[in-house]
Formats: sequence, structure tokens, C-alpha cells
Amino acid sequence: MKPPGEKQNPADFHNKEVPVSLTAFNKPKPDMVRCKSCGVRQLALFTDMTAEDFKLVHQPVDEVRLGKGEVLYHTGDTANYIYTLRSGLIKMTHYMIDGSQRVVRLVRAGGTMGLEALVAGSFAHNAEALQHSVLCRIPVSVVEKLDRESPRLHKQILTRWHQTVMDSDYWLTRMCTGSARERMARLCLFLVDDDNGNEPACLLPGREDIGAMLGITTETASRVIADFRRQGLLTTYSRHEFSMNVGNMRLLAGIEDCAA
Amino acid sequence: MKPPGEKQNPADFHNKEVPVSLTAFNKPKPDMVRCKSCGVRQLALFTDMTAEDFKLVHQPVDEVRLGKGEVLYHTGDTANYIYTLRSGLIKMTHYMIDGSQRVVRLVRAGGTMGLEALVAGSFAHNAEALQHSVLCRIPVSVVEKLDRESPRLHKQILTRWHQTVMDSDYWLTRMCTGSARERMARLCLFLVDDDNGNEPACLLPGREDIGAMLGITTETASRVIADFRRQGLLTTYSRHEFSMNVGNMRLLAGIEDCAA
DNA sequence: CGTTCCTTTGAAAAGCATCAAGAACCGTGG
DNA sequence: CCACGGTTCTTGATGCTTTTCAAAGGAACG
Repeated sequence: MKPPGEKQNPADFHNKEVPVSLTAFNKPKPDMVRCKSCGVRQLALFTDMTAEDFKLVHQPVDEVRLGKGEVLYHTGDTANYIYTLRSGLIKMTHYMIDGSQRVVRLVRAGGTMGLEALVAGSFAHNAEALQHSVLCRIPVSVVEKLDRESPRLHKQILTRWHQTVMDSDYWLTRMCTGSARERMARLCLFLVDDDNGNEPACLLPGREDIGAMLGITTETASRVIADFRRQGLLTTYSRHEFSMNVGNMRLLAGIEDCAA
Repeated sequence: MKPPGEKQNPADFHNKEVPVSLTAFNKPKPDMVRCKSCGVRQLALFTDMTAEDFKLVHQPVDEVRLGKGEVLYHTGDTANYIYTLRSGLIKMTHYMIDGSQRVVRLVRAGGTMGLEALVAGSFAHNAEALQHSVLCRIPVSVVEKLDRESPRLHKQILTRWHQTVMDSDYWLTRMCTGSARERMARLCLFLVDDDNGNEPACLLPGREDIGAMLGITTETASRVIADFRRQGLLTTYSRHEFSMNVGNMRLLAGIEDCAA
């Protein structure tokens, strides 16, 4: 329970291609506050932390890896941790009465999950990986302590919460408004925007997931994608990989940038 | 700028029927911390405040009254205050590219608005009264001070923020999912639930507002209401007042309670 | 290599938007 | 108090969009 002085080589610590096994909570590394040398610090919860702040962390911040389709937590699960997404893509969902699920928002690299652990005993969503993801798992006790004793961190937490609300609003106004084509165009822009890189291919989720995101059926999702392809707006490399003409897609979506 | 020792008669301080003029920011009363005797304390931001806490408040918490259709603030307005709704109903909206607006959520008595004032310089929504509303206007400086110095209040603020996210999610899953009939049924239940009283009549918003809430056209909104009326699910006393059979409406909405 | 799941596609039906016109309501001013 | 004009609401007819039901094609997996 003491802060370790050791430093592990943080070389390829934040590589997008994380190899090794994918099981959830697979052997959390014993190393504690590697955040200090974390490549996504400017994105992560612990932005702006000083050396002083780090001294307050007396519990391990572990790394969690999720394979595609693996669940981070379910609604109602006891919430002892807060999560920061370092790479990958997570869908936050609610189950509906009929058993189907509705995607409430997507979390991208740099996003935070499970803030409700600070005020409630359990999680309010289901969090599931849409692709291989790497997260930081931060004990609530750590965040609470930092929240109390570091004004910087305190503000960070409020900002995170604000960001969550903004993301929610963004999701509602973009993914729940307009025709199926418009929504799909916006979703594609959102997904490509996440993929900051000149990689040609970007993740195209399963049709059922797309349906749960846009409030349409899987058939409609499939049809719209096929339409986009025929019109040359979109190219698919496999079922779950695509690239597109951003400019034309923007016209369809209604002109506005896609910065969540 | 000093905390007043005086106490005004808090008799009908939180009456649902507030008479007098309705202009926004109409003569903020000089009285400062009447929260102590506020009837909605269990609902308001300052729940659980102790006498000690109140001593920290050195700026006036004023009352704001809004008439139907009046605007509390616009997106981008400088945010120096946080608001708590004591009675009434406020719609939080985003303007879309085409000039129309989309309702992101409704705020009911006890709800909080403008929390973003704590982390951003400006408001992120448009807040407009759907009916005559009474609010408390709390300076950001007050909230910041209490946030820093009162652990209770600090937790309250986090809880408020969490509640906002939950409300957003609720709105998305209920008002943006399913057929127009289902959505309308859920909206009616939401509105009636707000009206805790055996009053026969409950506010039915303008059809354009309903459309902006449910993501449908005004014509469809009108048609669905007419349908409900014909089927005996709903009774209208005027264009903007209705009551209904809650049980049957629940069946249409999908069985679940309407506790936001 | 076959089974299973996911995706695609088709055809018909339902739902909703659009356009357009009339009716009811509101506030204003005579 | 009533008449007036403007606004909001209702209703109808039409056409597009989306869902639904059904079946076939492909990919993934053991």
C-alpha cells in the first residue's frame, strides 16, 4: 500500500497494438503509479498532476485489457473503480424492457467511465468493448483522496463529468436526430474522427450495434451502408473495416465538425 | 457582502402559485441565505447544509421568476450562476444547423441547471421555461467556496452532476426510442409524474416543443394526441392541459415506472 | 468441412413526413 | 365586448422512409 519508487520501462507502454492475452482483468500489473510516465496523460484523468499529487496515491492503478465484445462492467455492478480509456472504443448501453440494448454513448481514447462510483455504489451502464481496448483502472479511494486534497484533480473530475454530459448531448442530437442516412453519416464521421491516423481502415461495428446506436433496425443499417458503398461515399475492406470520403459524408451529415 | 442575520417570514415562500410579475431577473430580493428555511431544501442544491456551511455563503442567492416561454440563458452566455428549479418546468435545448431546436432534456422541480459554470465560462444549452417557473440563482463563487470547504456540499455537487447524466440517458432511451406513440406515451407519463398532486390537469406543451422533444414533426405529435384522445387514453381540458389513464398509458409506453 | 451466426437483399406493409387547407385560439385594438 | 389578424393546432391526401417478415449468401469457428 505504499507508493513505489520503482520505474518500469515505459517505452511502448502506450502502443496502439497491444499484444498478449485479452482477458478482462487479466493479471493487473503490480506496478502502481506509472501514470507519471503515461503517454496519454494529457488525455487521462490525471492531467496536470504534480509530483506532490502523485505522493497521495497509495493504491495501485492497474491496467485492464479488453478484447472485442468483452464487458468491463454491467449495470448495477458494485463500483469500486473508475476507468480511463487509453486506446480502443467502448460502448455504454442501457438494456431496454424488451431485452434489446440501446447505446447511450461511445467512449473514445481519453474518455472516462464509471464516475458514478464517486457518488453511488454501483455502475449505471453496461460498458462493453467494441474493439480491443486498454484502460486504466483507478480505485475510487484514490480518486476520492486526490479529489479532496488536490484542487487540480478536483477540477479535473468536474471537467470530466461535464464532458460526459456534453458527450451525451452530442450523441442525442447527432445520432438520434434526422433520417437513417444522416445518422449513419454522422456515426461514420465520429468513428473516423476517432481514428486519428492515416490508417486507411476504420472500425465499422456490427450491424446490430449500429442499430442500437442510431435507433434503427439492423436491416436498415445494412441497407444504408450498401447505399453509401454504391454511391462511392464509403469503401469496405471487410465487414468491419471501412474508409470514406470525409467531405462528401459531411454534406450528408449536415456540415459541422465531428469533435465530440 | 456579509451573511445577514435577519430572517424573513418564510411562510408561503415555496408556494406553487407564485403571483406577482413574471419578468426574468425581476428585482432579485436583497435577502441572502433564505435557503435555510427553503421548502424545497430536500430537493435543492443545498441539501444537508449545516449552520456552519451557511456561514460560508457571502453572496446573495436570489430568486428568479420566469414566465412561460421566457429564456433563462442561451448557449454561450457567460456563466456566473448556477440555477436550482424550485417549481415549474424548463426545457434544455440545442439549436440544430437548420435553425430548429432539439430538446435534450427537461428539468423539473429540484433539478439543477448550469453546472458547467463551474468548469467552463459559458452555458452549454438554451434554458427556456415551458411554464411559469421559480428558480434559485446561486453565484458560482458561492458554489465554488462551498465545494472547497464543505465536504457535504462537494458530494452534493457530484451527485447533481451524476443526476444530470442519468437524466440525459433517461431522455435518450425513453424519448428517442420506439414509435411516435410509445414516445408520446412516455412523455405524458413523465409530465404527469412531475405533477405530484391530484390536480386533474397537467401541462401539455406546444406541439412544436413536443416534436423537438420526441424527434417527430408537429403534425405527428398532434395526430398521436388526437388518437390517444379518441381511444380514451387521454383527456384534454384545453390545448395545453390534459389528464390521462396512467395504467393504460403505461402499457403503451412499455411497463416501467417513470421516476427520472 | 459443416454448422452457426451475421449480413445482405427482396417484397409488402406500416409508419411518418410533407404539403396544403381549414379550424380553433390568442392578443390586440377598436 | 366584439372584431380582427396572426399564430398555433388539426386534419386530409400523398409519397417517401423505415420496419417487418422471409430467405439466401458469406464469414467465422470448432
